[in-house]
Amino acid sequence: MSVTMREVASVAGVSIKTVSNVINDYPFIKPATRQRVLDAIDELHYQPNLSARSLRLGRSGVIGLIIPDLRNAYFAELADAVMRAAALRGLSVLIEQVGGDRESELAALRGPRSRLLDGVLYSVLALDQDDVGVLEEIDIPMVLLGERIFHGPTDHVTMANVAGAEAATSHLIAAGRRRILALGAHEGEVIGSAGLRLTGYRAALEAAGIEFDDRLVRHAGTWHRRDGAEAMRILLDDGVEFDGMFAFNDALALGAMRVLQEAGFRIPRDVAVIGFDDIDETRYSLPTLSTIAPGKDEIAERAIAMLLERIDDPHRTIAPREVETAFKLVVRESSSGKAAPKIRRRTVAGVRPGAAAPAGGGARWEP
Amino acid sequence: MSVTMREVASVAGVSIKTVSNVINDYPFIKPATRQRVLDAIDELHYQPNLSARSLRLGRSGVIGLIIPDLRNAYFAELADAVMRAAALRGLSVLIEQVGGDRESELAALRGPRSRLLDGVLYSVLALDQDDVGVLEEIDIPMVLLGERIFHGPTDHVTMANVAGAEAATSHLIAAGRRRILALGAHEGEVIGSAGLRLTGYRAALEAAGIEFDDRLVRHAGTWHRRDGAEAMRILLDDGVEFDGMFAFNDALALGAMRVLQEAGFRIPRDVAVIGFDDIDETRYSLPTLSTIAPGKDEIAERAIAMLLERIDDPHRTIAPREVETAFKLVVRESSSGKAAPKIRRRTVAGVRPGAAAPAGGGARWEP
DNA sequence: GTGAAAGCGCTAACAT
DNA sequence: ATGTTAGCGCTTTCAC
Repeated sequence: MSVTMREVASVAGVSIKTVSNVINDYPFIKPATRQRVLDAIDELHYQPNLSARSLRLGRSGVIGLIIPDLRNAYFAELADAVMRAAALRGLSVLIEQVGGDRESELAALRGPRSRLLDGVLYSVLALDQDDVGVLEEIDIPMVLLGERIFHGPTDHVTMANVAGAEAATSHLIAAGRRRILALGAHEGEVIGSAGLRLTGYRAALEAAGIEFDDRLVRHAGTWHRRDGAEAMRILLDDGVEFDGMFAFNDALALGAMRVLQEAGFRIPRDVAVIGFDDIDETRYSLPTLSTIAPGKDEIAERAIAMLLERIDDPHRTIAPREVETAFKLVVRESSSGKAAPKIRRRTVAGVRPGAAAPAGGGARWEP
Repeated sequence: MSVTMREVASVAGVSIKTVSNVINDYPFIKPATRQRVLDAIDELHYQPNLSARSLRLGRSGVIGLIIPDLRNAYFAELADAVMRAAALRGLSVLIEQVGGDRESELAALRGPRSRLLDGVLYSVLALDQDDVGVLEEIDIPMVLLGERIFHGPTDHVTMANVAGAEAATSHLIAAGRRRILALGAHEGEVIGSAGLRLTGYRAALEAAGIEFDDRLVRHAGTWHRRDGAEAMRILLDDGVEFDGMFAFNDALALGAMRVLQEAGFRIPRDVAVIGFDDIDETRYSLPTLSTIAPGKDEIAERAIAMLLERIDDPHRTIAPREVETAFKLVVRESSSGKAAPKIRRRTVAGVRPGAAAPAGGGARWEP
């Protein structure tokens, strides 16, 4: 069935060791011998059996990436970045989708599958700080991603959530907005993307001397488009006034924008909007969406580099490291002075950063 | 370093074979013995070494998925569907991104990596019908996806491109459109998504007695949002009139719609639009995008099932099979009579399916 | 420079 | 119902 080194050796008239040497670029082989081996490999279409090699070496060249859901553009783009960074180092990536529930995440971590993997990049979503103990039991090289667990037993790469959220909110404030929604909060969460981004939001308000109004904080359990749309529908029913929106991710922003526009609001004239993640779609939505770019490539790059260091450190001597990658504020139409095409810009007179919200200047349903 | 069966056996006071039996659910073990083994496994955090098992069994439980690009929502959603279908059967999926160029696709197929995989799902993009010979040399169980290669040496799952494209075009015609763009064509391609969808487009025109106008066929090398946007910019510069658009995938449609709306066209009033793929975003764009849903879940399900049959057929006795999955026409705002929110609908009087295009009824830039 | 042989951790005959 | 053992295909000492 499958060609082995033994057959290659016999065809080339050498020993199995020589074949192995050729394959592994061992330098001291007579060119003629090497050529004979290469010819035999070609002739037989020989391909090394990676299971055998990996059994022998204790390395498979495969790392795992545990993420909640590929249909979520952020994770698809993250996976893409991870695979590119891995490919540069000759690694393959086995993706495990876990759908964001505890049981699946635990199963993925402990599952026998991981015994084929040299290491794991684990984008934590369901576990949290209290589960650090669970992670300690996992004795495979691992790097954590995301913002659910800090100071865990291993390396952690995260984006600058608080600072990014603060920048996003400040940007809206600088554009004269005062009643700014925070969309995507999670009840009672402190750590975690939602908690941290809310913290950044509050910090920006405080810095600008704007009073926090909890009616402007809207919850959304998951962060898909439909959740943003739904939250916005409820919000509009509530009749709360607002003139800006910081959505905790781009999908929420896009879903909410959709409902907002359906209801007759103009973006950015009536409501300035900014998201978080910088997914590709934000460049082509109508209007294009301002956002915080978390540096996915840098996250992937750093995470892979650190994971490799751990893999190369069999005695586990490396102490846990925390890395926070740089973010960029990306201003697009949804929040810029320049109004979206076909929508005439209305200058909001007399509004300066730090000034009180103009009475009645907020968003209203205009049927 | 890593715990082996031998250690478990010694702790449990049994032989290594018994441990293996327990792990593999061999039925005839004394409950007490089984429990002792399970306790030992727990205590030592034993996890079977999959490389060893896979070397022994000749099976790894891992299949490969070769796709061009995860950032492309269609492929991300396909990958998601494949991973779900695979998980149901206890398989893991190793994704290999190949970026759509020949060399990478060939490398991925021939690469030593594939010697770890039980089989491969290969979404063909760069190779074509002339490369069938190459595929014959690959002796790993394989199922082809996509529409670049038909009647290859192995199974093939494809969507109903021609029929789907014809349904999409007919739908626009039924809505009274006569000058319908075909966006995303590839120069001279006959087979391949672009070629097949163009064929369907032409068939629909012909069935409705509408003359084919090659100025309405617009090329786009790749099918990302930016390509749709760019093609539309060029098109608008050309001054060609049109009142409908069938984009060969959703991303092209969304990119083009964006430019169209920037230029002052109303969708669907001035231009009715339909895409292809039914990516999630089409449910939330403004307006929501009509499309052809190719049944990704069915594609994934069928492909995995066929791949497994091949894996279970070591003597390669299964003849190549061709499967075409069913599509669904999904009508949303971009092409329905009901105009997008806030845009008053203008009834196009006197237009019936099959009638000639009303003079001057086409799209124009309205500044 | 090349060959012979041991062994990575597991499963499956076969034996008991 | 459980133990013994060979061997999957590879790399790697250790000889020669």
